[in-house]
Amino acid sequence: MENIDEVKILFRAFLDEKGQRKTPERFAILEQIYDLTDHFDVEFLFLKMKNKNYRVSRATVYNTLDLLIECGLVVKHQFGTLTALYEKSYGYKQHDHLICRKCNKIFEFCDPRIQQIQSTMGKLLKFKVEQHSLMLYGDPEVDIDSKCLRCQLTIN
Amino acid sequence: MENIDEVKILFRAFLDEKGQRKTPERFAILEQIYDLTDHFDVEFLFLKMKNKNYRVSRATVYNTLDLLIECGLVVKHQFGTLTALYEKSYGYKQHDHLICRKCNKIFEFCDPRIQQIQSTMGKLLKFKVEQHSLMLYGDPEVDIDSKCLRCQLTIN
DNA sequence: CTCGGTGCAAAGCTTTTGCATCCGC
DNA sequence: GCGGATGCAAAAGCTTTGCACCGAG
Repeated sequence: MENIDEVKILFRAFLDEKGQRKTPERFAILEQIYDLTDHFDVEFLFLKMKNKNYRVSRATVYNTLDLLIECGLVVKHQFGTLTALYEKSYGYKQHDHLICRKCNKIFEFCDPRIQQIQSTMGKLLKFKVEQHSLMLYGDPEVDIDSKCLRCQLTIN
Repeated sequence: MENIDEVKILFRAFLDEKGQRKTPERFAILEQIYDLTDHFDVEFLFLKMKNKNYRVSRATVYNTLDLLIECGLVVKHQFGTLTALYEKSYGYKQHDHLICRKCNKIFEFCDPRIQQIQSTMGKLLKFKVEQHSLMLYGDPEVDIDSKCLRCQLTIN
């Protein structure tokens, strides 16, 4: 992660502004999140840090994630499963997700029309819309042997 | 609910086709869901039925909801909270949701551009997209006394 | 030194599962 | 009557909370 320092500076500024302490745990969590490239859940992050011999608790992970979400460095997703997934968001252009109903893989995409919908509906309903979440769910196209073109799994 | 009979016929046909039993509990749950006009969670539905002296268990509610979702009579939402919310979907045009970040009220809207995004991205990523979920999150416009124009709550 | 933040474990909530009983077919 | 569906309660899984201790300011 080349811009990890930039991200830490932003987090530091946010904590300052909120009168929150700048603890080593918070920066360690931020660092480990920005080391990941994919979506992750709390348990995954917690274990990743345990394995690296960080001394952190789940409680602190949850607490820090809330802070990171509040300052926009992380986004939280509920992809229809029980467990929430998180994702770093600095330096990443806003994107949405397509979820495969066969293998649950997640694909990312962008479409500028979402911004238009957002602004149209904001005006109509009298809201300042500042965030959105669009998920598409679908079945993959398959080849003649019923194998998914993307993950090679054979579909029923 | 004027079209409850229609809905029951659809459910019956679906159960037939799947070789599933047509138990009174399943139809009672369907009936109670279609009696509701708003989003609801499992506990709310379960208690509503308990209060009306139906003899149902949470397990059956969950099981039946899965069936109703599968046949398209109910949709499930995860609005970023722990608890899933459900909603009847027959005779309702497909719509999406705007969630107020101040009071958590949910507003519904439609925008045909979502269908276009769905079909564009389906083609691009080689998926048959058959479902989507779009949520907009925002703050309400307020009057000069900082009172929300919609729910009259005073916003910090 | 103070008091907010942390680790740990227990509690809380939603959802799932196991099992004996029931009843649709 | 058979086997799937149900009710109940216990278990499982994710998240939050309580409390004593620690360490940032």
